[in-house]
Amino acid sequence: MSTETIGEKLRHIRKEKELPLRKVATLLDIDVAILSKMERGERRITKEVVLKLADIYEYNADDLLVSFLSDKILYEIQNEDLGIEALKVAEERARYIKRTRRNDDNKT
Amino acid sequence: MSTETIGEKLRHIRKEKELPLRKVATLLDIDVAILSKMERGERRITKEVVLKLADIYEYNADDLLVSFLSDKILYEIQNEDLGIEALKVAEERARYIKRTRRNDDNKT
DNA sequence: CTAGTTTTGACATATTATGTCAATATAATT
DNA sequence: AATTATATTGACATAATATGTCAAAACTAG
Repeated sequence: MSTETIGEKLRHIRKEKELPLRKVATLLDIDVAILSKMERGERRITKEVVLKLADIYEYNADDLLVSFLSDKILYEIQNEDLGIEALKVAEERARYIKRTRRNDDNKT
Repeated sequence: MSTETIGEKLRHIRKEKELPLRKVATLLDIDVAILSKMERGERRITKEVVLKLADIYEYNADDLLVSFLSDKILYEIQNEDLGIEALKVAEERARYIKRTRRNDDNKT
């Protein structure tokens, strides 16, 4: 089960590929310090970086994106007792929005 | 089903109680402009304000908090295709974290 | 020890959030 | 219609947060 943060995951993948932070940072055209912090959760990772890394590592982009998004979601509910309840409600609402958007398309 | 945003919900409750924005803002000790924007989703609502409003409106605080949190969650996944998938993963991880936290307590 | 790599912290700058206010708009009352 | 109460909008200053850059310090491996 996915218990890692996106940062940890990216670090593991990088180690697998035996790529030094330094090189990857160069490929991304960002400072190595920032990438280091991103992997350790001290700096926010952007969607753009996630996609570029999927490309560099030849790793499934959707998988990384889900990890990236769930990280952001978890950040919002942190230590909230009602977090899980809120996630369920959010999912209901997300499905509703999705359906609605689809219908909106038909109207056009 | 809960399809409203926290702002819309708060507005409905306020209308039910027939309280003017002006009065509620005074009770909250915030500018009426801000409260207006909060109800219409133009300004972020804080947890603190949600709790105070639950008190003022004599409305179930947990219900409002869940609405508040799910709003924040939905904001993070906005138009993402993988949003619902991410929510599922986030829920798994939230449960895992919850379990882990409980075990940590025992260790102390 | 040395070289390569990573981490840390300080700093300047940029971006975003927040509170305050006044002008405008809307609605209700007389 | 004019007055009053209520709500919305936008501009602004300030505060808080995020971001990029850099160099020193800390690790790691040979």
